[in-house]
Amino acid sequence: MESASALRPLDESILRELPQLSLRIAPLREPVSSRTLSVPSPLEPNASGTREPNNIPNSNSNSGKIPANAKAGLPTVTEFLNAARIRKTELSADSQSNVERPPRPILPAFVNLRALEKFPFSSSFDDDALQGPRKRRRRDPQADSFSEHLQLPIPQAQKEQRPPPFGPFAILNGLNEPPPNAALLPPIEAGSNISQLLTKPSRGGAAVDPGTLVAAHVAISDGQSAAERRDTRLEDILRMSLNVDEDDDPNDNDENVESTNPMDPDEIALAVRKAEDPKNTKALPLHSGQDVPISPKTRGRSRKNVRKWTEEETATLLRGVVKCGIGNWTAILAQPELEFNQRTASNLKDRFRVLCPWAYRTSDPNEAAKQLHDTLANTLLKAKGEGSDETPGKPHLSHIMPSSQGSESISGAEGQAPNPQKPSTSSTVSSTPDTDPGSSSIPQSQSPSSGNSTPAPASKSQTTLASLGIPANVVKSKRRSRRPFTAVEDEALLKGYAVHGFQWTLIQQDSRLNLSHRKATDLRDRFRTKFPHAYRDGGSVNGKAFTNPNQGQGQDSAAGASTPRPHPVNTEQSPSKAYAMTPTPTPNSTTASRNSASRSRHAATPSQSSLGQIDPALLPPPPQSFSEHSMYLPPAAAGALSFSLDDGPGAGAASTVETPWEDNTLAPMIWDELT
DNA sequence: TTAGGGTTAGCA
DNA sequence: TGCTAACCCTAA
Repeated sequence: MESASALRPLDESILRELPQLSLRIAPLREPVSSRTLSVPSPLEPNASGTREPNNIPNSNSNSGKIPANAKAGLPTVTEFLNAARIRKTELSADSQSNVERPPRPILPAFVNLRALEKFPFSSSFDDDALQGPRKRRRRDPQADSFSEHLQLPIPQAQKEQRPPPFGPFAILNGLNEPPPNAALLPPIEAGSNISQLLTKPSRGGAAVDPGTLVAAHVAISDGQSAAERRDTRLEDILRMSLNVDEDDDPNDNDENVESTNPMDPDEIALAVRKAEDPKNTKALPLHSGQDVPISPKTRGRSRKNVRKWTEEETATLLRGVVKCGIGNWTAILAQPELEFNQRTASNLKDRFRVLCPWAYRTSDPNEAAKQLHDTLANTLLKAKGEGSDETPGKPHLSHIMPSSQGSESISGAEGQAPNPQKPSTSSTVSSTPDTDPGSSSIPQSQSPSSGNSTPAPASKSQTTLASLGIPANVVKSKRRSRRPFTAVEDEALLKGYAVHGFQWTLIQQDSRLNLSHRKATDLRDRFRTKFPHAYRDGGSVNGKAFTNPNQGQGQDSAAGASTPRPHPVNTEQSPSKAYAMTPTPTPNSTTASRNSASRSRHAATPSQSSLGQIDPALLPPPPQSFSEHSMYLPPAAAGALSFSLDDGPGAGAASTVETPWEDNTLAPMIWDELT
């Protein structure tokens, strides 16, 4: 109430300043971060780019309704908008385009000002809305094209044209402020297919309802021209390589959902990448008939370019391993004294794997080191032997086999090796039987290339190795062994994400998730890999950008709410399949219940059934995998989509709508009034 | 503590 | 050899 009274005078005062301020105060009533500027309101499809006065009436009932409410509650906004536009128009004919720009003060369609103002407590929303202008939070110059004309408060964190966040963040924002991004969800027409809406547009763009996502994204782009540009780009790309996608099974949205916003350059890149993906090409007639080069890298390379590893080079590699340790391939490459035939780190790795497969098999570091030494000794001896036999070999050998000094240097270098190895790993090794550097008695059979072959007996003295320039403490990279994520882990990760958002450490530490054996970064990486789009759209996680003040609670609910509970789905990618996140409660009832409320508040709120077109707006664009899940839901069921975690009969839309706002810290959006 | 990006393991 | 994903490093 207070805020309402406070607002009016404020707005009026602002209006009085209009002449001087021009449009600077436009955002007064736009609590939403800059994200809103770049994203169309789902409720007002035409919102961002061309919110012409005459458009408003044309918009659907929702879009029209909101302004109406706003006007009723706080006419100043509308008046201001009109005044601003008028003035702007009067000022310059040129400026008209500017006037039409998104920066225009926009009250998110989903925001019911009246409701907000009625709300007893001051929220962050209010703070943003009221204090924002006061604080002159317009320091961020990133307002692109229109920034030069309009000085709008734009959060620093906002990246231009950032795709709508999905998952926790969408909701997260909603907890403390109105959905930051109206375009979190495209407008949903009555009877529209929610699954389609929730599903990211296919690369072909066909999957997207022009009236929804595409239009929305186009609108959100800061400039129509930019959008068109990207659109053109996309079309080009699609024409080149993606057109076939349309031939894909319509039901097979797994891939399609991956690329979402056709307007998003990232998505374009992704589309390109996908187009080049051998997997895709298999299914693409486009490529099927062609002779092949699938990957760009592959394209430029021919079989004739294959560079076989010579003994010399192999020995050099081993020296590098000795010096830098197994696994530090780039470090080996970086060694000036080790010359390779234009090898890459990957090449070294692969070669070494062939040479010393055991190095990757054994779990015993000591054993690995031992075998490595044996192999090294054999290899070096062999190389030397060959070198002595073959004229050309000798010179190399001298290079390969360091002198005693060389060995010292090696040892020293090793000591300085970037990867300090566990003492245990560096075991001293057995040595090759024979011994002298000069002796090339090692049978060919012992050649390192026979990686599987048993290393030379332990009897080989260490002195031999030393004489060969092989330090006793060859170490294996401290790099942890790879542990592929299991379906269980993935599921836990998703749940953790739903609960904690991008707070990987929290996820990792959440005992209920049993992910403690992974590092936070591991989880992050996994999520990033598994849900690249989601990760991208999720925005900067940890809330630095999206997190609201009361992060804990906010994020929790946000996460739960926003994360459309992945429904069991068949994802094209195996891991995704495994996710099969059933609409079951999270492992921990605590979390589930805790999130339940928030989820119902936000996620469920959107339930189309009760809230009609508006609600979907709160449904964040699901991550691709989620989208996939959603695809299996009947449009009508979409409302329940996200809220599957809400176990219980009422999990559905209706019940969720009724969910109390008790712990809602956000300026409440009174949906009843919106509908 | 996370984001971003580089490196490396492992598979095809 | 290419590619993907797990792992790692480092700036913020």
